Amino acid sequence: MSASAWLEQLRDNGYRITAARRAVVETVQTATRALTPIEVYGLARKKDRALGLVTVYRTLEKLEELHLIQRVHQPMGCQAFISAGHGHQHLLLCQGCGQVEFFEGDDLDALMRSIAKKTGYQIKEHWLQLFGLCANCRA
Amino acid sequence: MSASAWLEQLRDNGYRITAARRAVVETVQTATRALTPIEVYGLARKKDRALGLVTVYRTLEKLEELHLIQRVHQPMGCQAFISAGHGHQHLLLCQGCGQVEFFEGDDLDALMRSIAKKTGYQIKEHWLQLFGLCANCRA
DNA sequence: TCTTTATTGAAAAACATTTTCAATAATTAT
DNA sequence: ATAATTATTGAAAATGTTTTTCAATAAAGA
Repeated sequence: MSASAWLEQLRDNGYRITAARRAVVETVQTATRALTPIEVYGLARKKDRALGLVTVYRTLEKLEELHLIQRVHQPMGCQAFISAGHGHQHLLLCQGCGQVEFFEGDDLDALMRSIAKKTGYQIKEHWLQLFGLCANCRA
Repeated sequence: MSASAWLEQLRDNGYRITAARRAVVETVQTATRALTPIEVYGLARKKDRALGLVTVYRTLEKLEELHLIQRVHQPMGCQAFISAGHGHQHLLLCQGCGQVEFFEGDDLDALMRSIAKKTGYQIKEHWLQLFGLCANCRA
């Protein structure tokens, strides 16, 4: 999808097209790595000198709302902790009560190998988190 | 593992056992949901009134280093963005250059169903991120 | 018990994010 | 085209989080 398609999406959802939004959209749309708000600010200001950081935050908010961008989670990025499971385990979180459960996920090895083959990556780590409702919160 | 086993681990790694650490360890070790530093602070202060928030940060740091706790990622918790892929896709990140790739991972459906059955959870969402080295950065 | 040295909490500093607000610019109606 | 309406803007202030600094304290070893 092109930058102008993103701008159309914004307009179609009742948002106005401005120089600031153009600069942010052009920056984020073409990026091949995840960018933080401050990085977007730094890059987008090359296109619109007057751009403010606040506008970057606000524009990213709207782009996420329209599913044009998505969050990327950094290993050290989230500050919430739970006592660790034994060995390599994955997390299952209840969206109702916050309860955390662990489960084994060694079924993933085959997937890893296939991805490695397809993409040429050497895969070092993986992360899997599931979200849902525990038996209690479903009732 | 018990709170005293965690304290032993700390001592065995050259750290001292203090009232502050005891309070933090007892709080985190028994938690069944992910806690932020401020939440730990609030709870642990019931056990040690004099506890400071800084010490909570420092203790969590050590517990993570010893793999006694692990991070839990919250949906809105990380501030880094990439233009979204089409449909439901997963991320593969290069630890060398930061490059992001997407891949399909519908092979997960079977795993989801099996986890749902085992745990009694109704699974709503899932998240998979892989980390590794891209073909370029391997060379 | 004494000595050494890691650990502490408070305060300050550094950073990141959100809110407020008057000025401005994009769209809509005329 | 132009005027009227109203979303959007950037700056500043406010808020919140995390890190650093430092002198006082307390844990562990002699």
